[in-house]
Amino acid sequence: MAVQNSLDIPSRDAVLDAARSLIVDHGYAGWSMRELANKSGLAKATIYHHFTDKKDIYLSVLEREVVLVRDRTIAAANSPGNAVDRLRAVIRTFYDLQAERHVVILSALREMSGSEAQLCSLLRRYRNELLAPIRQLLESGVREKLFRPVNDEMALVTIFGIMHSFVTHRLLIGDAYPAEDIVEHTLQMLLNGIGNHSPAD
Amino acid sequence: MAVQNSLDIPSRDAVLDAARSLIVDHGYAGWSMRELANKSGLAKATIYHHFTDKKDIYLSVLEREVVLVRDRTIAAANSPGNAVDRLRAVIRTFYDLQAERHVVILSALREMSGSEAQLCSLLRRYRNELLAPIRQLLESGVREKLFRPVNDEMALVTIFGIMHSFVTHRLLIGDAYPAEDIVEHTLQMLLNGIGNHSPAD
Amino acid sequence: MAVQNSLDIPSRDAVLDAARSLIVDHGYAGWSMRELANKSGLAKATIYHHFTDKKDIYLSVLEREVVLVRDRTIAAANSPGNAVDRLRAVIRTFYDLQAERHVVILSALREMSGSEAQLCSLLRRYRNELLAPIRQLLESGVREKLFRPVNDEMALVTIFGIMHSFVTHRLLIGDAYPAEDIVEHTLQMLLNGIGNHSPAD
Amino acid sequence: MAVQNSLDIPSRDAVLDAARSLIVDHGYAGWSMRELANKSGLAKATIYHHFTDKKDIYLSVLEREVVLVRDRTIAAANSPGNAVDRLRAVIRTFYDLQAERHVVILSALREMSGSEAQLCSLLRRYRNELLAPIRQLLESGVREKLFRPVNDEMALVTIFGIMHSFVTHRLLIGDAYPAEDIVEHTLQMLLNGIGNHSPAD
DNA sequence: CATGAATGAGAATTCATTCAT
DNA sequence: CATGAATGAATTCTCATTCAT
Repeated sequence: MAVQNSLDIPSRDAVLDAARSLIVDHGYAGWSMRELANKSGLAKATIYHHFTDKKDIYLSVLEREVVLVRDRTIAAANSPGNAVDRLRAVIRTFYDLQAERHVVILSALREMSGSEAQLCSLLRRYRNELLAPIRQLLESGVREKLFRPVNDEMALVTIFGIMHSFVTHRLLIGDAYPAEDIVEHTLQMLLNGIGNHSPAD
Repeated sequence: MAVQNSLDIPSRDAVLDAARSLIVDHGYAGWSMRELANKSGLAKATIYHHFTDKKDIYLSVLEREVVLVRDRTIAAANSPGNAVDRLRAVIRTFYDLQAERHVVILSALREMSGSEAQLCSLLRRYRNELLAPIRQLLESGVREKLFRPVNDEMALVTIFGIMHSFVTHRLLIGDAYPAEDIVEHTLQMLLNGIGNHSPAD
Repeated sequence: MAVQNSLDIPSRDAVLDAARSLIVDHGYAGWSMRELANKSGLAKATIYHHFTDKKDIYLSVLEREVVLVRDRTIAAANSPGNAVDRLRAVIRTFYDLQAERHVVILSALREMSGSEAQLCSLLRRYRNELLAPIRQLLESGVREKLFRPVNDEMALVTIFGIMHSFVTHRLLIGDAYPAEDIVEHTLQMLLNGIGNHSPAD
Repeated sequence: MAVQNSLDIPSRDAVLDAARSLIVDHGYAGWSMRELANKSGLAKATIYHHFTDKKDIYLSVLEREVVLVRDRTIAAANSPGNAVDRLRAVIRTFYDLQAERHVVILSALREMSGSEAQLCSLLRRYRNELLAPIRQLLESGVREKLFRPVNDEMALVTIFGIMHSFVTHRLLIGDAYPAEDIVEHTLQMLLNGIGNHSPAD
């Protein structure tokens, strides 16, 4: 039963890892502290040494996710290349994060139905922290004349929506297409939409 | 005492109505049969007279939603006007459905973690039944030279993603914009994307 | 590491004691976990800390009984005296066990209708573990010319049947006769039957 | 005595047949009115037209059994042949009844733990009604010098015990021996016991 | 006679959480 | 830090029974 301890508060992280996996699969209410104890390898009582209650665990998992998604998105938005290249990198990052089943945040929105102030503020922070780098990306794209000048909030919603939808679609359909193709398709949809922009005839 | 409506099974529908509202707010695991009994006005035992178990209720709610969304989408896709008008009608329909009734199907995907065959097949059916009218809409739009010829599956994913995202955004932000504006914005994003289509200079 | 000492868990034993008493009075289905909690002095949830479910409790009770009956039967079968004396001791032991503790195993047979593999194997083990000492007793009785050579399996069935019947009879009639008389009567029936063995005239 | 029932009420008999089968398999508490409704082909509410409650059904089943066992035992005890032949016929009857899984009465004894007056009086009646023909059989056997003069109550207990035990043994072991052999063995044990009756040496 | 609908009480089991060690 | 033991409240679901039709 000897668990190999790594560095850095290993028990706490083991709990968060196990909890993330449970939240990904079952949301907030769909898993129990017993399952978390089994999955994390710790006793239930031990978990309460590291977290005050179940909600604390939930929010801690989301918190970690926010930081991760934000950091990787910022990195992608600042990668080399022109605005389209960087947008592609952002989409790829987002797709990969979802594919690794990391991102849980958006689906958390419905579950606590607005009544949970902490969750709401976390989600708002998430949105704002992601808005900044993407806004910069959009602005520089406009300067490079690659993007039209659009309301950046609306654009963000669009980007997220398309990206999220392609990932959800993948969950339902499976890996029918390679990641590169999906990323490229997402990018094209995002850039051109479905309208016919050729000179009217 | 409620007047018994002899045409349908009023109790069954009362349960489904109450359950839909609970599922919208809390997903699958986040509500109890006790709450459902209170909300529906029936005794717990009576609910089990009409449904075999909680999962049966859940799937029955989703089933009803599928039918509703499909029918209203088909109606919108067949409304008068050109392809852009009809696309706008579809978006408006979808937006209204979400706003009024909080269509719940897509968020169901994650919750039961793919292990539930019945849920998966329901979702697949939902997708397929919606794909048909929208595919027709896209095809006629291409014939009318309003849309580019695009892969209809990808376009569907895009449309759903954008629509869904704007609705989710509304949940987070509130009714900052009137429905017409959001619908119009969704439509524009969908038609034109964010790219700059003006002649390069 | 917790020390696994089954004698050292008082709560577990309290549950088993209470459960035995309930099983004696009501069989398997005729008592509830609430009653068991009341009788054992523990909370329902605590019982589930020690046993996985109701069936686990049931089988654990039977298991303990098997061990007890086996050990006391072996002791009686090895008591001093000739084979008849030892047979009398076995009968007395069995009678006392039933009178004191209402041994429950045989009546368990019907209740789970053969569909319960664990119960069946437990009952088979019970039979086999008791068969051994009684077979030895019978064999030594034959050597002492006190018993006829009989099929030991049939004899065991006979012995058990008579003993069990006298005890059941006692439940119905009450303590009309002292234990010694019943034991002696059982013994005589077992030795001589009801046939007339005197020289025919 | 109102003799209104018992003939040609098919629903009532369907319930009793289904109930007997459930009682044989699960005792009193181990089956539900829902199962009984399914098994009998009637709706739950309909069952309550024929019986006042579950206990009424239970006692009615036992009542029918008492009559059946009594009648067939009396017939066997009055069959042609000498006392040993008739005893053999009684044993065979009892064995066959058990093998057909008809007899439920003895196992009912423990289940209601003496607190049920109606059940107790039923069981007492059962005993008494069976005691009479067997007592006559024993007395005639003594007159024929085939049986020793023994206390008939004790003999009855012995007979029942041995018979019951062989049947229980069959449930546990299966049909290892043909019925004739078991009946003969039971008879021999009952007549001669296991003692050595040859002239002492 | 027969039944679908209904229900309060109670079944087994699990919940998140606490606490002594 | 860690955990086995413990628990009140809640979970899903079933019980025997009633009643209007």
